[in-house]
Amino acid sequence: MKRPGGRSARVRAAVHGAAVELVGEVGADQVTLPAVAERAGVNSSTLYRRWGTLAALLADVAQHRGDASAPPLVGDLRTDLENQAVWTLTELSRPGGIAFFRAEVAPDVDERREGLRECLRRVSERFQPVLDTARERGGTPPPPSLEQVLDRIVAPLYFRVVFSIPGTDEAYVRELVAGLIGEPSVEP
Amino acid sequence: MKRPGGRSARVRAAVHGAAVELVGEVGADQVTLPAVAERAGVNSSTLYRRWGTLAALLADVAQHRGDASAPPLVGDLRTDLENQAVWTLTELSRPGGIAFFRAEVAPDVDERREGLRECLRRVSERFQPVLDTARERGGTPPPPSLEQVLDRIVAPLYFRVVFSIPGTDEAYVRELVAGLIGEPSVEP
DNA sequence: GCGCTAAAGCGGTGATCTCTGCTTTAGTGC
DNA sequence: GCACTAAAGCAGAGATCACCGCTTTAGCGC
Repeated sequence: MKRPGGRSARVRAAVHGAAVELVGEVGADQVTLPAVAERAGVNSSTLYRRWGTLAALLADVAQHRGDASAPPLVGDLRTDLENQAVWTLTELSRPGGIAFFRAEVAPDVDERREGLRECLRRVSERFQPVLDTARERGGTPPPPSLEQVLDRIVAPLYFRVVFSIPGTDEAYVRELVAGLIGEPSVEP
Repeated sequence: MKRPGGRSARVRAAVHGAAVELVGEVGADQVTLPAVAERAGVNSSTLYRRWGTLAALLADVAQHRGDASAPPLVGDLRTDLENQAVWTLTELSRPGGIAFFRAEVAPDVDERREGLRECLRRVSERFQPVLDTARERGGTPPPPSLEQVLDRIVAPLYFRVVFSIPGTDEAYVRELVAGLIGEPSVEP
């Protein structure tokens, strides 16, 4: 991208916004590049040249969604796990959240691994610092591994959001965390 | 379906086979009804009349995949959980397995709930009998709830297959089961 | 066998998507 | 400011898809 300023940035923002709107309104399956272009007030040839395919566009949007909105770390393992998990759940539950997840995960066969790695990497990067911080503090017992966090917290959240299982809320997130690192100790 | 015999059944089988092949070859996103029709040696108008949309066809295929191939119950909680989980993993890992899962889960907004319910129902029906049998036998401790099985076993499997996380194999399934109902007791 | 009709085949049509050469606009460096 | 050129707009061609009236085939009941 040799000229990222002014107009390109505006077009990019308009297209991203239009894509989010349309996916939320009619579903990712019904969205087409010309439709996004019209909504964004941009010529469709621009979309074909810059992104090429709908999958690439949605993956691009997904990668820049929710940037800089993640909650800060406070230094307590339980609190941080809960916060990050709740944020993950919130992002997934946003209109089109799952659609963008799918778009990023599923695109054309050749790029597929790339989108997968990227998506998993972003998830991991949200939880790894939490575990690192806890390990440095050296509390007992030692914090779980990243793999355990993915299996016990992230995977159930994704599964439950995908299948629209009721009761998947903040309280449930706390249950998942408690199931992994133990109930909060109410010391006498 | 008032006339399920001969020709209709042949067309159905040919179309299902062609759909599986194409999804495995080029991915569910690239498949179109005319393409399936050509591969199956069937006129495309037949597909439009019988299934209407690609999503409906793939969902139909997904529903009849792996029928009657599920492993039988032996009556032991651990063994049955492991067997069903391994079978689930195997089905998901088949070529296009995830694609069909996605097709069933993701179609048009209005029908989406239906596909979701159906998919979740089939998963549940595989594990519920295992838990029921164990509960009747009244072993100690009591078997986990279906919700726990979904969270602790099924969700991680789906998550790991979707993200192509290495090491997701039969041994790992046993670890998941052990993590849920405890390690196998090696009595003295 | 024989008729009945469900279901498949066969065009054809309009709509939409995808892509491309050329023109126009507007950032960027000097 | 001014020239340069990256990037967007425009318009149109070709391909494909989604769909539909009509014809033909072949299960199914008698």
